[in-house]
Amino acid sequence: MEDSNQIIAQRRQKAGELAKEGITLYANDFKPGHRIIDLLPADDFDHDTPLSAGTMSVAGRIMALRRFGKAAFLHLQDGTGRIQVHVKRDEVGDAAYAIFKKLDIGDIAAFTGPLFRTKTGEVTIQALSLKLLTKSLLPLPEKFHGLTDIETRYRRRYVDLMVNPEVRDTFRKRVEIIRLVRDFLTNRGFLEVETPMMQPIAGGATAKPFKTHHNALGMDLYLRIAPELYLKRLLVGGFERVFEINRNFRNEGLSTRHNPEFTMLEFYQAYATHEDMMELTEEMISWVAMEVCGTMQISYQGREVDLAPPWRRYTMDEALEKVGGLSRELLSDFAALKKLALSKGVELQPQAGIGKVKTELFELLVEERLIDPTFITAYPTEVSPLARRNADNPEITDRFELFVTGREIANAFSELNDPDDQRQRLEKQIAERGADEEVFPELDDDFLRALEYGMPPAAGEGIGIDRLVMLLTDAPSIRDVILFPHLRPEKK
RNA sequence: GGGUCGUUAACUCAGUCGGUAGAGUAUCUGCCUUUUAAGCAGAGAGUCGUUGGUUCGAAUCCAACACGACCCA
Repeated sequence: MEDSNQIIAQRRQKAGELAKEGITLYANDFKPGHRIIDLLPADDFDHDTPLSAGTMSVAGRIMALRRFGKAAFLHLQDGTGRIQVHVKRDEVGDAAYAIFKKLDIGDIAAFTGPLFRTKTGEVTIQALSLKLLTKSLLPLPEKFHGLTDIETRYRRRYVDLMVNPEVRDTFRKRVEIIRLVRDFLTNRGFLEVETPMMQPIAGGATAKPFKTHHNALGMDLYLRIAPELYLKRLLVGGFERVFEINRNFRNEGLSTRHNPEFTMLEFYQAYATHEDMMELTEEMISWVAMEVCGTMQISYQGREVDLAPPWRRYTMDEALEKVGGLSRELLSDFAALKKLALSKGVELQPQAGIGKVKTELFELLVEERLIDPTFITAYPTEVSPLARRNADNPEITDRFELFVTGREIANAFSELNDPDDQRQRLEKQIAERGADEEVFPELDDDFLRALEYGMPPAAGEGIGIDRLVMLLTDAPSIRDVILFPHLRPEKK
């Protein structure tokens, strides 16, 4: 379809003419001597700093072009920035100018020459020579509105990155955030490890897995829904502080907050409790925000969010009471709670207990109203199959979830390390699921065996990296922080 | 899975009551050696998402489908 387009035909024709004249369309024998950012003054409005003397050489993509017959201005963009180049026939010579006339917006080219300031003060390279490095055959989006069509931006992320600087910024920040998290944990003695992405049993969370098959072994495997059970095996093995930043895969619906593959940080610390994890989380996220955003008071989608610790802490009951507006009496009245949940349209399995009902009501009434960071603690044991029971009240666990801007960012708990309790709770969970599940949940016997060897008391936490990046880059959709979000195939 | 909205030139968008398609940018030609959404003059560029239906006639009305966005589960 695109081959028949006039603009593309013209570009191919120009490329053909250049090739016929002996110009290499895809040369790879030029090494730029300078990065564009290093040629520009630190402050755009500083018109007094002397410019570096001598001949500069840069390479990049032509993003804008204004021709005047025997001269032209263009903007060249490399990985560091954008600089104006002035090309004059009298300076580059007739032969080079003839080649230059066949260059287009989108071409990658090299220019060498000294710096000067135009009469409006813009630092500009006066080209003395130029070289085509890569001919571009497809036109770039319009200069003023750019590329805004969301579908095209995701499908052709390379064009999005080329023309939308704020998109480049977001993904640079993403890399920075991950690096900072890694540094933070490494500096506290955590060991970064890699555990299986393909697992014989998809454990460690409640989610539908992707299924795949190993031909040589003749066995089905699942893409992991969580690394949790493997990281805990490492605690058993004696690594007392471990973390992993890697992909999880969940075979469920897509939304502005869900991509089938997403990046998860999980970390585990021996001899720590969920209380320690709360402190660590406050420290880590507020520090990362400070490093990346320069402040702990950030704005997300028009709402002010204060990330400065300490953060609010509510038990689930407190949150239901203070934020959800439920009375204390109601919270201990299972029948009434259940009736309320059903009246709100919550679907409950027959075996759902009070803990499950409270959790459903929490998601419905409280979650989206937690804008500033809030730890919700004392999760019911019923919905926390891997968490340690509270010493004073076995119906709740030593667990918290962290909510910011109405979204779950982290989930952590003191780990259950009693192998018999763990076995019972997993068996119960499996018994309650099952029938309607596409993938029948299985008991991970090896994990339980590991616990029988003895896992040190520990706390662990998972943080959704994509959601953290969304928060710190003010991105409304998870697709804005994943370079190549999942889309259906493009129709021919 | 359900609902709502969208899909028109390479890009960003108009298109009235149903009468065979418009603008800006980009491209091409000419002029133009400090412009920056350069300017002036001219030109070319379209399977109106797809397939059916209604109609003398469909970008426009109807249906199904595809892809996307948002909301809900």
